[in-house]
Amino acid sequence: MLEEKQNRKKIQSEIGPNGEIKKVGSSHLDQPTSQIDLLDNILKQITGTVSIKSQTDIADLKDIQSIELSKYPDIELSPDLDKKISELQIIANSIEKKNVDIGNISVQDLSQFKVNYRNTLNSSQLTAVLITEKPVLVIAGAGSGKTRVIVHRVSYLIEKGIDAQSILLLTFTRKASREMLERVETLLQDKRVGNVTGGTFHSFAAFILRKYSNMLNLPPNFTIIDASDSEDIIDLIRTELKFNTKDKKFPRKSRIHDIISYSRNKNTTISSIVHEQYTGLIDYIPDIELIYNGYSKYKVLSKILDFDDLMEILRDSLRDNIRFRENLQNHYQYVMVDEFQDTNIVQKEIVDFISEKHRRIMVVGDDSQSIYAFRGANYENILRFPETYPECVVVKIEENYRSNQKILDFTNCIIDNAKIGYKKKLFTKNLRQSTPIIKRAYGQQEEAAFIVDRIMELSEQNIPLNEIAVLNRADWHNRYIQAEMSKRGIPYVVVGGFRFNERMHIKDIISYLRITYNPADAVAWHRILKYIGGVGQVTAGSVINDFRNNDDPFSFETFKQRKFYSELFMLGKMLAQARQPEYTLTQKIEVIKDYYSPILKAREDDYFIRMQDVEVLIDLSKKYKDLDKFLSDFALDPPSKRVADQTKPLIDEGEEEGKVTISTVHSAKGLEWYAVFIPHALEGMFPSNRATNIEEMEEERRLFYVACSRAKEELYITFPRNIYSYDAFFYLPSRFLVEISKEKYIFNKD
DNA sequence: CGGGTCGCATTTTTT
DNA sequence: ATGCGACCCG
Repeated sequence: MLEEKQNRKKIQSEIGPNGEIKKVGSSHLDQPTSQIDLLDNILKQITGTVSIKSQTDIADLKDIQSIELSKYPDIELSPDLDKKISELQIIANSIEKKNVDIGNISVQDLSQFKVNYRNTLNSSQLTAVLITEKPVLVIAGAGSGKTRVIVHRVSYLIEKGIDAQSILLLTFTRKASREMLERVETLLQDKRVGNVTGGTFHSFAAFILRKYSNMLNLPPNFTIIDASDSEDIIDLIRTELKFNTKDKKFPRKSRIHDIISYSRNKNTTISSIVHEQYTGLIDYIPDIELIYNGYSKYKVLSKILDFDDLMEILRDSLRDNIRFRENLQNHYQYVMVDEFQDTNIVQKEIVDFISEKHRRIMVVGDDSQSIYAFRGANYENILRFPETYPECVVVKIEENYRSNQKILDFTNCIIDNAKIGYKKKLFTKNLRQSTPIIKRAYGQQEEAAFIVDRIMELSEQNIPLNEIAVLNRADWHNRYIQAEMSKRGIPYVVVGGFRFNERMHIKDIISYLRITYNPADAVAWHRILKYIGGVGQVTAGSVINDFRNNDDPFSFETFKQRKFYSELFMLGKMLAQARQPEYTLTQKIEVIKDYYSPILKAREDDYFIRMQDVEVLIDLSKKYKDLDKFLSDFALDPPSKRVADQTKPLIDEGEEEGKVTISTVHSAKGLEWYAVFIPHALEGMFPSNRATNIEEMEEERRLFYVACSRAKEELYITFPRNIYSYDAFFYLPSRFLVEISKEKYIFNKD
């Protein structure tokens, strides 16, 4: 027993903290069988079932395809799901027949246009661009030039004489919309492009709700909170309701937030979400509902909106307020939605309400790339588009301009195994050859080493580093790779995961700023009042309560007798100063910085590095004139790049020149690279072991498809022989690899 | 009431 | 290995 424990420890220490590579000579699996027996015992302790013996035949497997699928965990398939899937399949098939004859479309003589649409677009792309007066559904396979379609369509509309102000372009990230509109501008060389409204659903909603706050009875100075702010409120309410006593099974704030948010995104009740997805928490439904109730009230009192409010309030207002609805309908007569497969029901309704009248709506998407179900996205929106708009035209664009044929053969194979969706067969005229490579490495270090070796080789072949990406299923999968890259001095940027605006000190500064804009913002108050000695959650609550009933929010007269009064007074003074309307945004932040830096210095030993982040924030703020715009942008579309390593302050966006991208697959959506590496292709990692039912597993498949289809010329999928985590042991190659016929790739063993 | 310490459960993806 | 929540002391 003792021996066992020691052994286990040895294995774990090899993994090392913070992904630092520890040189522990050899991996555990080259040990004699006795060790395997030992591991077997450990495994039984950890997982109860898995036997490492079965791994020994994996260890010398000749090819991946020879692994029997029966070795893989079973996937739940309920009759309900089965029914739903076949129903959707019928819809998908029926749409297949809806073909378009471009000859029937009446088009103005294209020769008088500046842009030569006929020559720059293939025929299906051209169709998608030219049909402007009725609903259009564009099914756009990966790399088929959907951005190109949108860009040309916007350009065509403007050239046709449509008022640019009546064009609304909703995209998935603001970066995408910015890039598209910039491309239109380059293409058309016309200033009117600047009048197009473009952005994400959330930023559009924030803009509209503020603009129409009067008509909609909203506080004009509402502030927007992010998910972690929401969790803080939930925590507060939970404590207030005394739900946090002892009960070990009571869900955590993040879980509660997930459930609430998910139910709102799916437009359904908390109860049904818990019954479907969190059956272990059924007993807590009333409690969660109570917390949600308190949470909603708290937000109203604080004049704050969370991400889901932005969507819900916009949708509800469009539904219930006729004047408002007509306003928007008449303003935005040409609506375009990108990545439609990742919209949720609420967003779909928003789009429908706006375009209900003129029905000049175009949506673009690819059901095979729907990867946001976890936040309520519903690929049915795209499948069912023709139900909502029976008169619509369906255009499929299938010629791929991104990847070479070998990669396409491979990715087509992944998606052929999918259970539902529009049929597509991507093809390309690019005949360059480079078969995807699947590499098994010994351990995680070796896997990382293989990847970095290849990256260096590519670099020697003059492939720029920014044409290379490593795409991970989960953010923490990149630890070894980051370590290896740092070790060899290869520059990289990390996208996704922990972000700039989630850094504690940045959130602090933003909180002060939020208060100057919306003094009722209690979440922000809570955050910063904590820094006053002797003030905790309770006192903070009473301070907030007090000034809510007070004319002068920053005087705190009531607390004159308390020990902490002088500090509170200083805070109030600072805020009053930062609030002065004649100060520019940057000046405001400077005032806050002067107040805040001693606090930070006292609290954190890496004070200096953190202060550099604050300087970055100041720099960022210089581009903004209005505080509200800055705050909204910051909450909704924060600088996405993460720090390369913790010792350096954040690098602003747009500086990824000459750097390898390390990203989550989700954040890689819509992007492409010359060479793409996908590590950790082990069953349980990718696909994630969280995927237990068929819908979740299908989403993993699409995610894998998205990852692989980012590659233009070279695709590498790697996995180590095995990985331990705190509760599981992973050793089977990803099932998605087993499903691919072996002539589509080259398999390299370690 | 606030602040510090200890033990236990925990690791998907993001606007 | 880490972070969150419970518990206890000043």
